[in-house]
Amino acid sequence: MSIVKKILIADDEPDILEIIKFNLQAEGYEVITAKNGNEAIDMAKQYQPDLIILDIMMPGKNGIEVCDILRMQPAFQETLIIFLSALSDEVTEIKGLETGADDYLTKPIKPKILASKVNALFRRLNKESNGVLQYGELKIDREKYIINYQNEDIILARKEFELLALLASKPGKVFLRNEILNQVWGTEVIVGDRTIDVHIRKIRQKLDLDCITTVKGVGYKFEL
Amino acid sequence: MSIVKKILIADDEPDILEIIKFNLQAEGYEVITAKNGNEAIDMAKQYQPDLIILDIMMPGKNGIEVCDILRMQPAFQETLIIFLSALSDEVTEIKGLETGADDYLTKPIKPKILASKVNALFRRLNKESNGVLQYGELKIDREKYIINYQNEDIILARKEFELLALLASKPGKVFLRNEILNQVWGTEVIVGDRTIDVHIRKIRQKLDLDCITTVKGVGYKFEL
DNA sequence: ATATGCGGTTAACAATTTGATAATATTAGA
DNA sequence: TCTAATATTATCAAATTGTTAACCGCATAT
Repeated sequence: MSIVKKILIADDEPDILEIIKFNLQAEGYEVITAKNGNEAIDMAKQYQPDLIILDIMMPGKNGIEVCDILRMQPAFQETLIIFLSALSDEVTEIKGLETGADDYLTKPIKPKILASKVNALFRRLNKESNGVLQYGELKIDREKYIINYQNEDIILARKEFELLALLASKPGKVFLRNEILNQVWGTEVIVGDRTIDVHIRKIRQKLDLDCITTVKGVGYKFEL
Repeated sequence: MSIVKKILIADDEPDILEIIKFNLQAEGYEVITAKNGNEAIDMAKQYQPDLIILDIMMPGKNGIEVCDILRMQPAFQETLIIFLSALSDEVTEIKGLETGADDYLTKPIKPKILASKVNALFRRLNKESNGVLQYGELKIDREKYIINYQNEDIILARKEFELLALLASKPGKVFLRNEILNQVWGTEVIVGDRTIDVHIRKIRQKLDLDCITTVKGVGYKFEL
């Protein structure tokens, strides 16, 4: 998932589209829009958004149909989906949620509240606890930039630290080299092939602890 | 997380407590209740619920205070929290969501909708932790790139892993050699006839488990 | 101003692993 | 039985990663 989250909004009312777009952009999201159901599906496939906001009533395919279609494809099984609806019909709302949506908002939309809900959903999805990670005798303090192992502080350089902190943020998960580059170096910077390896090497050396495993052809993972 | 999800409800109105409790139990959840903020904190610590539903206005500590206190503790950083409120005050709602709640519902509560929202939250939570396929004693963890059989980790090379993961994604389905080539090798790459066989062979060898069946003249399928 | 050290990157090469192939054996099914 | 399809095995080239040393830029100390 990209660092700047992409949101796709689909609604046939241009005014609503604009209001929502404006407010979400103000929150720092990248916003793309669609005017109807079919367009929404096309845009979704093209841009792979992190969140899709679907109006229920749209010409062509309605929101629930769009949700159904997208959810059937592996690429959109994890994508966040929020429904918007003019009708506060209980049955429709329940049906919407059971179709696989993550939330259901009734119009009139209050932009600030929508933004809060969007933030809440992304917060939950990232579940990045910004504090101290601790695994056994190893402590990683992401605020103070300090590693502590067996009660000894270990100094890592910034890139080394960020790399370790990233891997340790989800123990066991294999991070692809691409993911690592995006998260630690950013999408703009381009560095050579061996850069990651060299940093990994330094971490392994300084920590003198076998906690980073290579998964050849895939990436690296942290585990004790 | 336990298989039966535990939900803690905190509200000072006994009627509401009962209605919600009844409906969530009907959905198969285990429900515990608290009559005020302090009780909610105690119960949360004691029972470690998966979801906490907090009324905002309660005697003693109000819902937002409770949420704040719980969120400060590591044990409750991941716990789902929903606020209930009689006031549909926009400012309070935004504040509630930013305190770290996952949803905010205004009274009057519609029990069915609450249940749907609860289901949606748990559905989302499960999706996240699940890149894992499990069949009996065999686990295939796509995120960790690990096969686990009878509590032993088995390391497969990338192609082997992807091949097994593909077959196991639809147990019983026979995958044509062509399908396999397209999914695992991609449409560009062209490899010889025996390549798939050799990989299948290696998987069978490493797993020491008869889970891949040859369908002569057609393809391969996964089944236990 | 000059020297020193650190962080970050790269290049070059070594070490390792993977994946494809060829050659041969075996099997399932007509 | 006979044949096409698959299994098996060893081998080798290619891909990937590990390791080391060198380089550059920057900050800080001399």
